[in-house]
Amino acid sequence: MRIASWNVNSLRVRLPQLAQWDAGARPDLIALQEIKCTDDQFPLPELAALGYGCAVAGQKTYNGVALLSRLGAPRELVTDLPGLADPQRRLLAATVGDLRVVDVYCPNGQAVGSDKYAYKLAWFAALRDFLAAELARHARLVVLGDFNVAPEDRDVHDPVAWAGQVLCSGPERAALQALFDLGLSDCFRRFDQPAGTFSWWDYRAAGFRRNAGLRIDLVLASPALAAECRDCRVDPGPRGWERPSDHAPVLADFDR
DNA sequence: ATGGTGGCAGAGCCA
Repeated sequence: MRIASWNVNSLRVRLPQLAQWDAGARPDLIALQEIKCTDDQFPLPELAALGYGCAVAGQKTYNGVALLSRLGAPRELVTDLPGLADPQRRLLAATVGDLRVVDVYCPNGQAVGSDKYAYKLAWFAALRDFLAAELARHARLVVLGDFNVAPEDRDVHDPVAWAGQVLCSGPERAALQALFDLGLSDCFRRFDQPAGTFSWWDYRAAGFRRNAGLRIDLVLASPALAAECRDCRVDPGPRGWERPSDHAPVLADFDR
């Protein structure tokens, strides 16, 4: 089984890139973030033609997440974090076969100390509690998406410049660590990886050309699922294509 | 370089 995550920064704009990438990578399941469309704008026929059954949590203009499955239609959908009244569509949990999938587009946080930063930390706290309950019910669970946190300094192109900044600050890393403390592991770090592997590069200042990036797109697995993980990598290819997303897709392969 | 680029929507927000 191959699982992928990709922040596409507008699905309607990126549909050609998604189709091209899908033809080569052939994942069984894709978690998309920042689809930036409503449910009725979602390109369901085009994705069905690629062989995907879909679940969508859409929103006008901002955010929005979706799951694409070649393993049967996603079922038992959850789109709201318990205890958090939030109109923003950033979460989509679903069951595919005997796998529980949680697709997340975690808040960016804008700047340390801002209102959006406080919202980010509150969102992570609600996510932690939700995942604790999900883990109690599902042995094989994957949480994947754009976490908007670089876990460690080695996930940052210039750790000195980014020290304490949003996406790298101590409270954000602690919020991510709280997910790891549930027993979830970062599949990427279960394998030897090249230094300077990132998943997001700013459109500005030629970030990709300089490899001035961060690794903020993650695949986290429960203990039983992590034991089945055989590889995890970033595919930077699509980031170099015409009219790219600012994120690259992340892939993980499992025994079954 | 306190900028830069990109998406949405049609000016400013968000990233």
